[in-house]
Amino acid sequence: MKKTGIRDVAKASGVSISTVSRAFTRPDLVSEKTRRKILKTADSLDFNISRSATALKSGQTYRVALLMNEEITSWFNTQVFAGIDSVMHKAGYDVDLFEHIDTAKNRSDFFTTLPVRCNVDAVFVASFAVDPHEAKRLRRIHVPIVGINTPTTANSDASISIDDEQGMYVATRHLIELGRHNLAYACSDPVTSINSSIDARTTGFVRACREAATTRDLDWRIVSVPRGKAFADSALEALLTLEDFPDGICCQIDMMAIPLMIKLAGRGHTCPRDYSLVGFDDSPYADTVNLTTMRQDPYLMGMKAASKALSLINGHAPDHAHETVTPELILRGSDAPRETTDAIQTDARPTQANIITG
Amino acid sequence: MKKTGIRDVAKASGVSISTVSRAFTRPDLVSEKTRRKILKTADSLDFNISRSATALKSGQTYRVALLMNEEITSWFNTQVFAGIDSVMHKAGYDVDLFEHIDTAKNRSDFFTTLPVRCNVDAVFVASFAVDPHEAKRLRRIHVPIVGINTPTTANSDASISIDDEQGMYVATRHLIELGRHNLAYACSDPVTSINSSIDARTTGFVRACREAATTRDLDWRIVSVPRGKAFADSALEALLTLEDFPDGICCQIDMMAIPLMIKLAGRGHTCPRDYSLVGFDDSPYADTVNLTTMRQDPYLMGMKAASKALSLINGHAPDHAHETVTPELILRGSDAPRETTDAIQTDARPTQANIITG
DNA sequence: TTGAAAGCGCTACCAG
DNA sequence: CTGGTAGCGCTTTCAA
Repeated sequence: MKKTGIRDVAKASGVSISTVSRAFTRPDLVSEKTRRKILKTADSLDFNISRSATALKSGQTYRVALLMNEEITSWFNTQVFAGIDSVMHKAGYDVDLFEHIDTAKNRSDFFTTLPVRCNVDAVFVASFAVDPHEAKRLRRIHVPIVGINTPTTANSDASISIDDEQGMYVATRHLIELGRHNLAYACSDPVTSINSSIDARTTGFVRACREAATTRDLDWRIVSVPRGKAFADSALEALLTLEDFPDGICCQIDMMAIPLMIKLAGRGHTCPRDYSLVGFDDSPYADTVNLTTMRQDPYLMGMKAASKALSLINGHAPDHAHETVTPELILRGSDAPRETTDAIQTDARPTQANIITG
Repeated sequence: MKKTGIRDVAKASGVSISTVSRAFTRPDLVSEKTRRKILKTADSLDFNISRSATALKSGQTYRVALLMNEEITSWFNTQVFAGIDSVMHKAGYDVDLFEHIDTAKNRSDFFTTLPVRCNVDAVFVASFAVDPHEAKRLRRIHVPIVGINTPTTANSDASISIDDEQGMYVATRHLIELGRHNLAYACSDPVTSINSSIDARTTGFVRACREAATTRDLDWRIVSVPRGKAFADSALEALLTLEDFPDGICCQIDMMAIPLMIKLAGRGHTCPRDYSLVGFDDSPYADTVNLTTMRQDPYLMGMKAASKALSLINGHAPDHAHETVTPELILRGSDAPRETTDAIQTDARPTQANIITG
């Protein structure tokens, strides 16, 4: 059984294929009556315009690539993807995912093979640096590059990035202003091959500490642990090993802060009673555990990146090609001034519920 | 500046376009030498085969659709998507996401518009029931349908589902065997328009309770709360409202269990001292909070669903068209026999870490 | 407002 | 092993 094609519809509605085509893509050029008949016939024949043919004819691919370090399943990457997809999908584009452009091998595979060339209308790069040589290679395929949290603005046509350095600076300042004077920064070892934007957070921490240390007593240290499933446990042990347990901890990401908060409590260090804790991301469960954190909105960043890409594809320069957003300090319950010793309050709200008893 | 096409490459390497084409797609049909020259030329010209043209020619679309209730950003949906994408992407397919096929409106928009018809080679349906009428409509477009956690097997050509009913039955039995006799099941109100597979878990809980209640004293109840951001808080309040606080709580999902565990502790109910708790999913932080839970692996389910789809697309029936997987009880620390009153132990492992002091 | 026809870039059949 | 060529389904210009 052959699939219905545009000419079947044309025949069945007694018009030419040009008219059928127009009925779908330029409704205004077809008389109301004809158009209605065509649409009805098409529907009953289960016909739809072929995207491949349209794409081929148009010279566009209606496809974009999203390059990510690590997996899509991390909170940040999922949000970015969902944000991009929400606008690109609506605009008629598919988004092709390329994960793990992080190891030297995958990276070189990708950039020498360049599977995307001639097959995408734009490429998004999330959370890592494209090196100039790679950028040039990408650029040669005449496709706009838009960066999301790329460490530099240099190798893309547009970008949107969170100010990681400043964000962690603010978080650290917050702890310092609370009177904390023995700080630790818990983070994962940087991936040397990738220059992830997240590493700028360390710089922010260090800057705040150095600055404060000039005018008052301040101890601080960086606790950097190997990546991997047990990274939070590693940090936990490392912190417990310190001769003086810190009275303030900044975490590179909430996924570090949350396990730390929970497990430190099990080891006798309760926050904010014994120390103040601040995270970064405002990712899932940050509110549940009442974590004070720097909020960023990667979904929105994805959407904005997609808009920029769309502009670029259509030949206009985007309004703000390179945009920086500032994360916001969300004050919850994991931080407290030096004196306070309150336990964390979980916020309880009124509720409605069905109770079914057996 | 015109884009390089297959004929530029043909000309530049002194062969015909057929040969160029074959060099890419049927390397074995081209002499080693010729092929190498072509590939080199193509590379230097930044040429690549056009997927749109290939698709058009082949009659396939090299695109599949993934229909989801709710957002892709939930843990389950992300995992499924990532699993599907990992195999489909490798096989040369794009996956198109259609989120929120859950409200009556979105649903009818989708199924009357059917934006996918003629434009995908397969459709995946995740976590909700396609009704027979919709299935027929989908089927008419001659595209295999593969279900993931669909409540029934009837409206798909292949499927892979977790046994939600049995899973929750096992979880509940576990609590009963521990000697718990006052059980609560915490869940979200079902979405009436959607018949999500997750609702079968309730049935499993009820079955275990009814069964046990015939031979011994057992109180049980279902605490069902409205969906939405505050669902765990609603459940919390509802539980605290009960005249006798339960000594065993089953949660529909870990995202219910985890906040409950944390917030109940803040309200004086510590698990497993005061009650036993079991979740469902083994999603992020379940291990961190030491939650006993039923594990499922949606990433793997996605991969398997994708393999089935690939078989179907290529005309072979998949090995097991309809597959059911059984979730696995992961014993951690949130459950205990009636007597025990130990506090939760977080597991601490040895570690290596760099300590950098400022 | 509609129709005829060229051609997007590729693949596959058929010849050589 | 290689080349010529028809045609996949659509859009678009040009004519009517």
